[in-house]
Amino acid sequence: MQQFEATAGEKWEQVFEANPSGRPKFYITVAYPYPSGAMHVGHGRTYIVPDVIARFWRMRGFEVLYPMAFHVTGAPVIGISKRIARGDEKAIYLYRDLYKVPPEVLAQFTNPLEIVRHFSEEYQRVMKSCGLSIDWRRRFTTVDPTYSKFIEWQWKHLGEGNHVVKGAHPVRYCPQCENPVGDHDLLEGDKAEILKFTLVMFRYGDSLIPTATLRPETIYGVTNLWVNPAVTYVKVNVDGKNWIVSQEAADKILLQDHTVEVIERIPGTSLIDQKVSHPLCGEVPVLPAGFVDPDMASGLVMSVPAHAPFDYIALRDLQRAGKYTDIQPIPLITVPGYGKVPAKEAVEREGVESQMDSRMDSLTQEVYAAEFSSGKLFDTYGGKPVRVARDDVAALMIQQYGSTVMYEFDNRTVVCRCGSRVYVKILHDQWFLQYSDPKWKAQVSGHLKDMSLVPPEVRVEFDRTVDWLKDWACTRRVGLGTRLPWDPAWLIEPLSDSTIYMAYYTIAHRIREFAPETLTPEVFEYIFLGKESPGLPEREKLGKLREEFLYWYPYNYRFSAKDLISNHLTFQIFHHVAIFPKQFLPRGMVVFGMGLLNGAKMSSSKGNVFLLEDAVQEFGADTVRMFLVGSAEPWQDFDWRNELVMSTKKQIERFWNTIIESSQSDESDTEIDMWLISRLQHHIGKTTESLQKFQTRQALQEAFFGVEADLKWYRRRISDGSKGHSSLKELCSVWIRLMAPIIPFTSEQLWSETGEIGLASFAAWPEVDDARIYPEIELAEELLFRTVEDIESIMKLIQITPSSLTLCVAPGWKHQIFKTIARSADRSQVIKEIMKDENMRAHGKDATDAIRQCTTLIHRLPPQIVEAFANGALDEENIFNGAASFLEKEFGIPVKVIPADPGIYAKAAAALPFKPAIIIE
RNA sequence: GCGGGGAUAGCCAAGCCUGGUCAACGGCGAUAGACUCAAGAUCUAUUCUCGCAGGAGUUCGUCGGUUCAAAUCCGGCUCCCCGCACCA
Repeated sequence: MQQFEATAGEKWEQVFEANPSGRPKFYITVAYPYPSGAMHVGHGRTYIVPDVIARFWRMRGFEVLYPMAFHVTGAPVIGISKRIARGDEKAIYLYRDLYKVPPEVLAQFTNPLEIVRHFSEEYQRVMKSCGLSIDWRRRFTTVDPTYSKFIEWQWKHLGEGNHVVKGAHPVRYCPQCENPVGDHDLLEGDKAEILKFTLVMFRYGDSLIPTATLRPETIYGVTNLWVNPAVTYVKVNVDGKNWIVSQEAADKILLQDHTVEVIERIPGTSLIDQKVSHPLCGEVPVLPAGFVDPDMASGLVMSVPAHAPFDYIALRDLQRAGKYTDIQPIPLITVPGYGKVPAKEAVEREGVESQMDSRMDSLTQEVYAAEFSSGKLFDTYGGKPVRVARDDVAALMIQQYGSTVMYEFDNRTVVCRCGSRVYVKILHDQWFLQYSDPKWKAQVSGHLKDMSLVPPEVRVEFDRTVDWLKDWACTRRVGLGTRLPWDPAWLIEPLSDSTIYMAYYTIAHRIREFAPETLTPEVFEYIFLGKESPGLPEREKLGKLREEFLYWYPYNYRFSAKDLISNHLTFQIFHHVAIFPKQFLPRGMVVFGMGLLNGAKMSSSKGNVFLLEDAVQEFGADTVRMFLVGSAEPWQDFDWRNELVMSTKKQIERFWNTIIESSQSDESDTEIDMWLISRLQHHIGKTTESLQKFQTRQALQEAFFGVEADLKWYRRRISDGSKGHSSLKELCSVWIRLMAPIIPFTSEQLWSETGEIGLASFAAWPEVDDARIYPEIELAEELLFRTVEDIESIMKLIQITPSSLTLCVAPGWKHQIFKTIARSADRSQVIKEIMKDENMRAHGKDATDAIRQCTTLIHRLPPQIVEAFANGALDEENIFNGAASFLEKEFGIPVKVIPADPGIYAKAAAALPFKPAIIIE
């Protein structure tokens, strides 16, 4: 069956190119890929689900735009190419063995642009093989010169709107490479966080001793400083003042905005027992402690034994040796669940005896966390919660007491690929997108309210992200990208150059006709904002671009995986509101779940991936599509399992065979055909409704399994030897179209096989024909179906060989009771109501029994059936007589239908409406 | 820590918003039968327990509550997953 996928591919060449027309438009976009590796089936779903939606709306008569481009800005490919050049085994394995890059191509990967070039070609090829209905004329990459011009315009606009501001920014930095290092460039320590220490300045003679702390608010509880007697410290001149720090610290400070000059070496021992002072805690002594790490921040710490387990235990050790017995912990924070001195309590509870105990770190974590989340300073120190006081005190120290900030990793083993130690460096003149701006945030929140978000649950996540976003460092020194127009030393960071490119798609194919150097900001001001200015190049041609933009924008839906909510998806709303007027702002977003492979998370780095191309090769594109779209709703995580994919393949084969067989039927229709057509209307309605709500799984259930189940019953009902009636032809035509968005290759082929004109991809989507919904026929068929099920279950239980079947249908008065109950709103009153009727009273106990049984039955039947029953007439005897030959064929015994008469069969008394008494002899 | 999402039969998974269509859709796996020399594919049946008349009992993480009625609503508890950024 895969051979015709190539045929369909040819038919589709260029047909999905979308142009402004008189029809209504539907514009969807997907986050474009960063082509640094091969596509796996997880990527496949990201692009296939939107394709199903695109095909659906196209068939509904909309002009649908589904474009694609490639994001190649950023640093990862540079790291990859370096690693490949160096012969890094892991990288080579990934590209040569997992992604199956041919050796001659791999050899060129030493050039990063070759990597993205190779994989973007591969992406396009694989996307085509999946049948994605993309307008490929609009394809671009983010390093195209025209795209750079577009970015320059965008940033000029943002700059003028005061959305971009300058600041300093700490980064991981390799002194040997003289560059900031990203995650991809690290040998170890990729999870290390940059912590912000406050240096608390203690005065010591003519010098300052900066002690590093994450908890400046505890200054009020300082009893002493700790110095490691085994370490030799240095006296250095920092920005004109003398500091005493470790040698390691001196090196680090140098990278953090300070001038540093070493004056002399000072052995740790010479500091012991000296007095130092700070205005907020007075004079305190310097004590020795082995746990003080010269390679952590400044290399010296202040001691708050009441609240820091390390400090407490070090002091206790000294005091046990009889020293410094006059020093007492000074508590300053109350924490629920702890007494006066939390550090002491924690240490004693765990029975920790030594500062080298392995439990000390977790103990410290615990006390810190408790105090931060629920601690409060004593009233004498202001009474504020710790989380507030921390920032307040830090600010106070910086303003009044000469404190400064020092950045340091939380763990010390951060190593660059080059083998050199990585430090924290403060980058100057860093540019930030000011997402913290409350006015900007308010605009974004305001617009979010008007957006359609699918599934609705993600709305809270968006709201929270908008609330929480801080300024974003939006420029980089290294990588591929566009230079910042007013400060060309900087490159625009990759997430920041991908916020409004959906607007660029509208003109991508036409703007290529312009020389990049003619694309001034004024040109884009005109295209996107309609602002005329003198000297626009080729004004007439530009008008066409403006028309495209006006026709397509805003986009209707953007699709993306859910991990982009906290950055890209929210950023793009920020940028849209900053640049475009209200009528061009995004309309909606659909957020996707992640992919699993045999129950485990898909991950290229772990090798746990299934390449999309291999999947298409092995199973066929339609199978892959149907599986990815049908195994879970888009926003749910899906699990790729080969055995399930295999059964999907069989389903498609079944579909194919059914259509081919059925389209030959041409006997004239009977009542069962009316049933089939009537049922079909429901499937059309539900499939349409589901696809409108992006519920691809639900849509498939209706369009495929729903129709298939009906067909199964239909075949059972028609007489032996018949291939079916002419209604099947109609059903086939509808069925092919219902399935076309999901399995377009198969549908396209079947469409021409069955003699239909044109392409299935552009055929009209089936509409529900209300006039052909026949509730009575459906109800009658339902009655028959349920009765057959009952008969089967009885046959299974009884042991006799049946010789005849008798159906006893319930008398009219029971129908009357059933209807009365079904229609009544208050079912507790219904007994009285019915028994008012003299005719009913005449049945005595039978009537009350019937009422009880009918009530139970009504609760057990689907509400639609009860309603249909209540509102229509149902001649059960007639229905069963009509189906008698069917029943005889099914069970192979004579069938008789009679009114229920307990005089003949005792069981007949049990006959209820919709549930005839069944007598098997 | 903060925020979000979950827990359903051997496995995957629907249902939950809008309580009775629920012993609980669908699929995988398993078992039996038909077809076949055979295997595979396909089709049929069974797959919580009991039952020789369409039934009954016990189930939807756990404990409790509301209701004539709870997988579904409310509260407590236990456990699991994801995000917390300077980057695709």
